[in-house]
Amino acid sequence: MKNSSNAVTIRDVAQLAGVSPATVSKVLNGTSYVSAETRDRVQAAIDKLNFRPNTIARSLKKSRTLTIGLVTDDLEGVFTMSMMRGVEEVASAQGFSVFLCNSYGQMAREKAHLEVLMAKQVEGIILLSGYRVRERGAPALPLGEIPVVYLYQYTHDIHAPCILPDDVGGARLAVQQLVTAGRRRIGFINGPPKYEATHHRHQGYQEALVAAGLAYDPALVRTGKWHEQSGYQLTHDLMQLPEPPDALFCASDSLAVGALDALHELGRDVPDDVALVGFDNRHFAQYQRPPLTTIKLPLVEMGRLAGQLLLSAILEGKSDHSLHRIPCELIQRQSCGIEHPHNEEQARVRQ
Amino acid sequence: MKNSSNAVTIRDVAQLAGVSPATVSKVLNGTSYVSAETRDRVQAAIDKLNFRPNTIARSLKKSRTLTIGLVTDDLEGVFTMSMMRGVEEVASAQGFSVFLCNSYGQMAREKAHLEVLMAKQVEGIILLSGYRVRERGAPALPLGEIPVVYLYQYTHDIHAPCILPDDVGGARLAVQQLVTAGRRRIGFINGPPKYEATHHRHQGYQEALVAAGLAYDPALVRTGKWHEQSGYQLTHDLMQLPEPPDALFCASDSLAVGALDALHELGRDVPDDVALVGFDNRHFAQYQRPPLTTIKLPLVEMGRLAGQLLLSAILEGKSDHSLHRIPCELIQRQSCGIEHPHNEEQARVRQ
DNA sequence: TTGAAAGCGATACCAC
DNA sequence: GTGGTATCGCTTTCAA
Repeated sequence: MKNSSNAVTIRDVAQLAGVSPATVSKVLNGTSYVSAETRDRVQAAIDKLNFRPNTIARSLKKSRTLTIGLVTDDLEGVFTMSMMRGVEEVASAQGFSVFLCNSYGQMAREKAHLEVLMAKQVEGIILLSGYRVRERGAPALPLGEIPVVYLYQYTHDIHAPCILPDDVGGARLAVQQLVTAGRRRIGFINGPPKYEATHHRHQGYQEALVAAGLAYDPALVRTGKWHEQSGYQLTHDLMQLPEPPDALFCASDSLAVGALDALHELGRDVPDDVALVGFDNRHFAQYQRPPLTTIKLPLVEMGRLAGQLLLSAILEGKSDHSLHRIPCELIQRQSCGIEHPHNEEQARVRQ
Repeated sequence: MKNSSNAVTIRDVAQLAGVSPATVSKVLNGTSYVSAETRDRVQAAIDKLNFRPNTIARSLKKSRTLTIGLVTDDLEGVFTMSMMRGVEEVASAQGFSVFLCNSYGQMAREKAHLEVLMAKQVEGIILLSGYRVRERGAPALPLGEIPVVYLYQYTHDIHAPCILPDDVGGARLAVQQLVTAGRRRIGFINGPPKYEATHHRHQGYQEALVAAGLAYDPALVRTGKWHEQSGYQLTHDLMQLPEPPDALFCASDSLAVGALDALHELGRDVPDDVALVGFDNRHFAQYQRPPLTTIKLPLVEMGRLAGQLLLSAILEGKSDHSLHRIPCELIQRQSCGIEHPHNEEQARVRQ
C-alpha cells in the first residue's frame, strides 16, 4: 500500500530531474557539492512534484528523530501550556519538535506514554508537572541512556536536571512589596504542606520579614488548600485576630481571590485597610477588584531552560543534574497599595 | 551511529532465541502460527534483552504511524486538555497515539506544525480551538487526502466534520433551571458577539423564556467580554434597572464570578435575592460563595467523538462532514436557588 | 560532480 | 511452522 498522503518519493524527483536519488538527497541536505545547474533542475522537480521527504525513512537511516517528548500530569493544563511554549521555542529553533502527552497524574498512563515515546525514538524527555512543585520518584519506565529533564518538579531518584521557580525569592518579593507599602502586620495564607512550594514560600515570607526588621509571628500564618474557599475562610480567621493584619500575602492567586471576597464582606478596603499580594499571575488576577498584585511564575523561561538543557544533552552530550531556580517577577497592580508602579524597572529576584 | 537508547534489534532477539528475524516478527505481531515452544523462547529473549520494536522502522514498512496530530490554538490550555483527554481515550484504545502542538493562535505556527505533522506522516489531524467556538478558515496548509476533524470550532471552507457543544441547549437548561427556581425576571450577561457561542447561548436563553411563557425583554440582556470584570460591571448595570432581575444567567463562569462580586457588594443575597447560573463548569465554580450552578461543557465527550470520527475515517475510510452538537449538562450547586438537587437524574439537554 | 549500492530495523511474501 | 529475502524511502560511503 502506497502512502496516500504523499506518494511522491525521492526516486520520483530523481527521475523527473534526470539524476540519481543520491544526487537529490545531496541537494536536499546540502551534504556534497552539486553543480548549480543540476541543483536547479532538482529543485524544480521538487517544487513541481511538491515533494516532501519522508521523515520516517530519514529517521530510520540517520537514527535521528529530531523529536523530544514532554510528559505532563496537568489535568487543567494551565501551567503546562506556558512551559511547553518555552520548550517549543528553543526546540524549534534547532529543528526539533515536541510531542506532548498527558498522564493525568496516573503512573500507569505515564508508563504507557513513555513506552510510546521510547518506541518512537524520541531523543530526550521532559517530565513536567502542572501541579505546584513537589518531589517525585523516578520515571515510570527506566529510560536508559536517553536524556531527561525534570520541569516544575524535582527528584532525587535519578541524575537529571530539575528546573523550578525560585519560590523563596518570589515570596520575598511579595512581602518586600507589602513592606514598601508601609505594612507592618503582614499575614500569610499558604497552601498544603505536601507541596515543596508551600515551604519555600513560607521561608521567603520569613526572610523578607526579618530583612525588614519585622518580627515573624506564627499567629499570622495559616495553611489550607490552594483554592478560593480556603482563602476566604482563612482570611476571616486572620481578620478575627485581636490585632488583625494590615496586609495579606497569599501563596496562590486563587487564595487571594478568596481573601478579596472575605475582605469585601468584612467591609475592609483593599488596599487601604488590607493590602494584598497573590502568587502565580493567573489570567484572572488582572480582572479582580482591585486588580491583583501578584508574583509571576517564570513558566516560559523555565520551559526554555528545560529545552536548552535537554538539547545540549542530546546534541553535545552535556550532562547536568543540578537544580535550577528561575527568578519570579513581581506584577504590580493595585491590590498592594503602591500607587505608581515603577514599571520600567520592575523588581526581579535574582538566584 | 547506533541508536543509543535501544540498540537491541529484532536480529539480536532472533539470534538469542535461535530463530530467524521473521519468526520473531511473527510472535511480535501474532501474524502467523508459531509453535508454543518457539514463541516462549522468543518471548524470553525479548524480555531478557528488554527489546522494544523500533516504531520508525515498522512505520516505514507498513506506512502506518498509528499517530494523529492535534493542533490547538489555546494559550491557556484549560479546555484543550479536557478535549485531548477524550481524544486520547479512544485513540489509545485503537493503538494510536496523539501528538499535540500549539499554534498559539498564529497561522504561521499552525502551518509550521502541520508541515511537521505531515512530514511525520500522521494519519489524521484534529484542529482544535481552545477559545470559545467560532468559525475559522481552512487549515494553514493544504492537507491533501489526510482526514481532518474540527473540534470546538467550525468551518465552511473544507469538507470535514465539526464538533461543537450544544450551546443553545445548554443555555436552555440554565434558564429552565432558573424558571424552576421560581424566577420570572431573568437577566442575561453574555460574551462578545464575535463568538458563535454568544449567539447560540442567547438563542437558548430566548427559547427557554418563551417555553416558560415569559416575555423576552432586551433590556435584561447585556453583552461584554468573557471575564470577571465584565460580569461585575454588567451586573451593576442590570441591578440599577427600575425593575432589576431576580436571576442572572451568565454565559461564562468568569462572568458569573464577577456577577457574584457585584451582588455581594450590593448586599443582594445569592440565591435568595438573585439566583445565578454560569456556563463552562470551570474548576473554580465549585469554590464560589455560594458554589456556582453552571452548565458543563461536554469537552471530554467532544474529544471522544472527534477521536472516533477521525479513526473511522482513517481505519474505515468513512467520510463525514456534518456538524455535531454535543449536549451540555447542568451542574447543580447552590447559586441557582434550588435546594435539593436531584443528582440521580441530572437534567440533560438532548440534541 | 554524479551514481551504484549497502543498509537503517522491521514486515510479509513465498518457499521449504 | 519456520526462514530467506525483497522492500519501505532515504542517506552515505566509495568508485567512477
